[in-house]
Amino acid sequence: MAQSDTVTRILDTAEVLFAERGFAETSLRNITSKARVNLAAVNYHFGSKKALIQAVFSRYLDPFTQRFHTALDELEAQHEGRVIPLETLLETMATTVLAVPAERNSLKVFMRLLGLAYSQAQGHLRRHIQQEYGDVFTRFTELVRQATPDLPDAERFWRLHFMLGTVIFTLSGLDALRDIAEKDYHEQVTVRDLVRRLRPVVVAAMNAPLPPALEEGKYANAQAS
Amino acid sequence: MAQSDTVTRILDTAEVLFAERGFAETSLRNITSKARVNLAAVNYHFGSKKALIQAVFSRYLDPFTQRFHTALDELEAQHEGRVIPLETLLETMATTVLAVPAERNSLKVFMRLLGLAYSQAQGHLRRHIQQEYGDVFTRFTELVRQATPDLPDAERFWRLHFMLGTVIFTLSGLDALRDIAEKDYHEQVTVRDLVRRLRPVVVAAMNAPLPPALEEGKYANAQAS
Amino acid sequence: MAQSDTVTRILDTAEVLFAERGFAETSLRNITSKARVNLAAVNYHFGSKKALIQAVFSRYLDPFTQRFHTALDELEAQHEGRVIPLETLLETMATTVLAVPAERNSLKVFMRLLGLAYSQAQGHLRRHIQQEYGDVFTRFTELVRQATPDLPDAERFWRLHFMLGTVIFTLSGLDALRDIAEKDYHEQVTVRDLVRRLRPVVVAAMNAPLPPALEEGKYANAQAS
Amino acid sequence: MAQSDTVTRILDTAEVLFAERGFAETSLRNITSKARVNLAAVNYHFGSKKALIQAVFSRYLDPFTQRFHTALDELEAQHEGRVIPLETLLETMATTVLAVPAERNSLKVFMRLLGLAYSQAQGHLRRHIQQEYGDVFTRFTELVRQATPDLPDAERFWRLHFMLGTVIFTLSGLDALRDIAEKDYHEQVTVRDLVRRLRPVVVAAMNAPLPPALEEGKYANAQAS
DNA sequence: CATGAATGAGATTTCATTCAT
DNA sequence: GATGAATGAAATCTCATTCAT
Repeated sequence: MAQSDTVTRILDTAEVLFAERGFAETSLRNITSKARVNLAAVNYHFGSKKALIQAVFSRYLDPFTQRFHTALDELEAQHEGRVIPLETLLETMATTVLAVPAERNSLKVFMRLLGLAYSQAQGHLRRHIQQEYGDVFTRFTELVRQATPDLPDAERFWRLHFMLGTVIFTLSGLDALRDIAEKDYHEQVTVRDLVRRLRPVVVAAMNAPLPPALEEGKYANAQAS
Repeated sequence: MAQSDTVTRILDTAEVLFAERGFAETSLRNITSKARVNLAAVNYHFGSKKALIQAVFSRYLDPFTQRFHTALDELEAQHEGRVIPLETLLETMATTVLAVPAERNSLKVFMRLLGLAYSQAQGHLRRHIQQEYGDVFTRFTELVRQATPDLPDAERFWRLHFMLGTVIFTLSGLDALRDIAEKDYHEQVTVRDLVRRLRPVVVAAMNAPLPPALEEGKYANAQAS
Repeated sequence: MAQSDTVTRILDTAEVLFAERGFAETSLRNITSKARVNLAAVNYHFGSKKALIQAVFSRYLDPFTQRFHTALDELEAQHEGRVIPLETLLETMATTVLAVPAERNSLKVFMRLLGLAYSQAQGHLRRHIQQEYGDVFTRFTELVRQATPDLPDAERFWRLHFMLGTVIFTLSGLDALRDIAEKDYHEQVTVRDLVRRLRPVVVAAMNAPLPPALEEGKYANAQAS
Repeated sequence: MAQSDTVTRILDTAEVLFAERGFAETSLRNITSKARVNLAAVNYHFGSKKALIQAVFSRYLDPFTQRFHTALDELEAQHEGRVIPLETLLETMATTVLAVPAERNSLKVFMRLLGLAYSQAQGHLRRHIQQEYGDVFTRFTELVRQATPDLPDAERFWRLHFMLGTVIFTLSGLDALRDIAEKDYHEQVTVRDLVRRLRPVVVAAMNAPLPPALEEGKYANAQAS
């Protein structure tokens, strides 16, 4: 009880502050004082600030990974070896991402954290994530490959990352963008709203015509539709 | 000359370090020692670390803004009041973005900085950019509006940011992605390559079918195609 | 059993770490984690870090004191009131010192600890040793006095400490010196080797001619031979 | 002036506190508060605690090394290629050691520091000293070799270290020993006193008969007199 | 008998900034 | 116009010890 309480309070506070200000701008003092916990507790329970950062991510990514694997298992079972359509795959991923933090009403925090993981200079974090959670991403990528057999491998790689950028950038900067949108268009934007808007865009982007081929390494307008 | 030299050396060093590690993780000591400049020089010449950060951005954004205005002037002159096609607008923006840091071979740095501006907790920076460079973005947005008359305003707003995310995320994380791409697909990826790949994706995304309306009909302007 | 086990493991680990790094540089965490024992166990079993340090010494000094008293008893019995020669006394001490840690193959550790006791700022330790083990040293000193009747008391005092320094310094720094000796002279040096080398040196030092008296005749008992 | 003042105050305070309590037991806070200097000043001027420790040593060892080289130059000039007697060499060393801290009346501190350098776990310090000041010791050793041609090399090595132990142990523990000596023998012991007492002891030790050879004749160079 | 949790104190180090020159 | 010195604040982390169970 006592332990769980302290550890949980630290994690809850840390994820919010990290999401708000980033890792470097959030001191252990900020976290522990807001969590009303002894300053040394972070080091006692987690060992270091780096380990705390990783723990914050694991609390989201562990259940996500598990659910996503399960969801993909089900999909594969349903399709009995047939190719799973791209839209189904994207839908499944979106659903799983949304499901994880649903109970804690903290999708925004999760997305901010993901964005930070990419943009902030935390090599240890990127390594940790790649190492712990790379498998499920590889599995997903392979299914996408089967769903888009006409796309050259390199093109698919880049388009997936284009879309990753779209999603992470949008969702992690959600607050600022939402403010503007509300001011200018009088919209109350929810995350589900955004997902609804994202779906056709992502599908269209993945299915866009191929770019003109390169001409002997340089650029020509020959097109390989 | 001597002063200009010091200032330039500081800016050159700062932009590289900021791009590599972010703002908080880069200390003035890092900058001044790498630039072989006195520690107090930053505060002497720029007043504060915040002002230095803004100066780094201004060095890119001032010429960009100027060129972009000029380019849009020319476009409008050419089309004599007729609507400028979306692809022309995007092409012009891409060209201008690429032109600015061309001489310094530092597009990657520029993009990293833009990414940081969005993702890091530097309120002062976001305010500074909005205030100084909001005009040209507003002008561009208006031209895009004319080029996509069927797109609801809110939808256009979000799709522009989706694409902004794609571009910034991709170009700012260029090095890491490039490494993977080269390893997996034996491609030598150049920035121009990426732009070539981005063009059809962005166009397709902007022209994607509208999302289905929300059930409750809450938002009048979200209309099915 | 369980308790004895824990206590022994702590002592075994502590003496090694203390000898390697000194007292202040060895934390209770170091000790308990290496001994795979609960962090609180040291305070539980010994009360404090200081008490642990003293316990480490007692484990060596208690049996040493006992054996040395016994050995001196035997010597006195053999000599039936006659003076015991200096070399016999030294030999007996050396034998006893070597005997104590023999079973644990840790003479080096013992000597390092003795050296630390003198050189590190552990007032409590020096007081503890003096108080607990001063008697046997006093007894030995008195026998040495009888064996060297021509030596002024002060001179004897200093020379005994000179030799104490020789022995402790050499044996406590044994590892480093042994490395050098092996590298430069291709010798495999054992402790018994060193004792063999020490014997004639110590005897010669104790029997060295007296130093010249101070000019002012300050000290009557310091007389040239 | 200002700089020299702060740096000097730090060094003066640090050497006293280090000598009294050892390195680990002396915190930078102790030093800076006693020196009435800002806490950050140590890191500003020296970079780290380790560097401060080394600086404290250098302040003694640099002039010592210089003077000792000069003194040996003079000795060699006087003897015009002839062997310099052992006692002259020892006398010269003693004189030089005494001369260095004379002006600062801090021989005791110097000796304590030397003792600490050997006994405390400061690998960096031992490396620093060996690297910076090894040369002069090598030169001295070579002269001692010429002065004691009958001594096997290994024997000379060990005897030199025996004597080093004597000197360092005695002089570094001077305070405690002096207290006892004064109490028991009503002597006012000065450092020069001790040197006077040490001289015949060291000479006798160096000239002691060789130890008996090892039974197995393992070491050819350990030869009975 | 033993331990996991917790804590207050204090360690070293780094920071952006200021100031006298 | 520029800089070396200095500094107050705050960073992370480690420490020996205590306490409830």
